[in-house]
Amino acid sequence: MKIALWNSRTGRKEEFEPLRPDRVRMYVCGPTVYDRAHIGNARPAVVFDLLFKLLRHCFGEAQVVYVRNITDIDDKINNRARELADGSGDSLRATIRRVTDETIGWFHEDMGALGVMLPTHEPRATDYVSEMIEMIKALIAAGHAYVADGHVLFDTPSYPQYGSLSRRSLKDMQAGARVEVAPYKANELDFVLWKPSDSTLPGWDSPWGRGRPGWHIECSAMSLKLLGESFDIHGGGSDLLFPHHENEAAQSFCAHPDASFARLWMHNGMVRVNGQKMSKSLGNFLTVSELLDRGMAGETMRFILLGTHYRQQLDWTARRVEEARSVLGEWRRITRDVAADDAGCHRDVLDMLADDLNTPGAMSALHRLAAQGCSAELAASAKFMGLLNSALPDGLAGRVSEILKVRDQMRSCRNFAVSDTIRDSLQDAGIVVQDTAGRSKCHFEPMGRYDGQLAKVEKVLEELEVMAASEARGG
RNA sequence: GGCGAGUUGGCGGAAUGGCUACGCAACGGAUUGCAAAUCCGUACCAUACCGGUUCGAAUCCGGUACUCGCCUCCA
Repeated sequence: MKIALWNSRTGRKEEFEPLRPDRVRMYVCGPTVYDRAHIGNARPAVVFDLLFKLLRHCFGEAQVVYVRNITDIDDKINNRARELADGSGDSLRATIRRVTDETIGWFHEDMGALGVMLPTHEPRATDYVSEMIEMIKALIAAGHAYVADGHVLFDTPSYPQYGSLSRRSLKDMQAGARVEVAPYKANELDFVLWKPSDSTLPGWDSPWGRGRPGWHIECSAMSLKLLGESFDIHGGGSDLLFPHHENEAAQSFCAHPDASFARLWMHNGMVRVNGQKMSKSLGNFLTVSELLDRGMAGETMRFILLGTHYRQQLDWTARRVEEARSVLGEWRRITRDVAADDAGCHRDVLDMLADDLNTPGAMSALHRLAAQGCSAELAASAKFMGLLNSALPDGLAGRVSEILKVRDQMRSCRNFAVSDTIRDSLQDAGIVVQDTAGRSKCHFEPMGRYDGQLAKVEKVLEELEVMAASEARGG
């Protein structure tokens, strides 16, 4: 099956063909770990997770290498750790490690709730500092970088193609520059490869003194080590195109002039809230964790994120949440009696995904399967897209069926007051009961965290037992 | 100011020249102990605007308006 992907480097949709037929290599910029991931951070994770799944399907699971890095060297992390370290008595170094480890744990938890698989490799920048130093040395030796005032800077004029990835000219960028240029820069667009650390900040020994790497070189070094000089796909949010990806590409091309670095660049659009980009600095963000706490299922978020084409901006609204919930509830009802593994992903869904991840089109195909009553295909295809996957607490299904048995008895002796109460209580626990001709059926509504669901169900069961006991005594 | 993306019914959102998908929401009826689901029906009579090419345009070309993103840390 052929996959077409939009290449933001060329501005065209291109047929995807890996550089090596036996190996598909993809690098995506991952989180900077200092805080909870918001729904905007989740978008690339979900989008490229779906691409990962599609590539694995097309090229074989073992052939696809997906690297999503973890940026754990960053001044935002240092600042956050400093706030926490003050007064705690811990060293800054220990606090940084604690913050980054904890945030990585949160990230995995939240992405897991969204049905995001772990990538093949998840390198931490702190484990690749020596590779970064090597690359910086090579760039200096090749005349693409210079040392100034304890910093090492990339010399943008030494790379005439600078700007070609984001397709903008140096002149335009200079005209629009809004930021004060550091005095040690020879040219205003030059960017930091290495910067000095004072004794309080984390630092590594280098030929230029104790310091830490700039953000852009982290990705260049990690992709080089894990994927090689040339690889197939580089992804990330559209806000990273400039300067992050432009700089990354410049460094890597200059360090390895004979290689192609990333052939295909993919950028997802931004998530907006009330017409504004969701971002930490604007403070208008919704974290995945917070939404889970409020009872929103991870798959509901995933559904919304995939409901708009990845290159488009996406508006996060209450209305879309309602729609997602309603559709997923419906699909759960339709697929409640089928095993998803019986069928593969439907061809129509795959065709849509293979066309530059046309997820809205794929959703339509899912709706068509639902309308045609192809429940097994719907279950399998939805599962392929990472939907209808939520695991239920152990023992829940058994207890629910016990309750429904009692409820059916109540209904058959027309004790509707009790049977309606049971239905309401179950609904409250995320279990939707529907009465068909003979007996009732139920499906599980997607919920945020399932904590407490089992407890609620057990409470219903308990109340029924108490009631039965008192009736037995009374009778 | 530069660069880029976009504007399709109440909402979301496909479709790159051939009767404008699909979903959500709404309304009426059947059905139901009540709900839900299902079935039947209704309505919203949608391609930002102006011009061009064409037998035929949401789609191609030119222009206008508006929205958003990037140019600064950002997914």
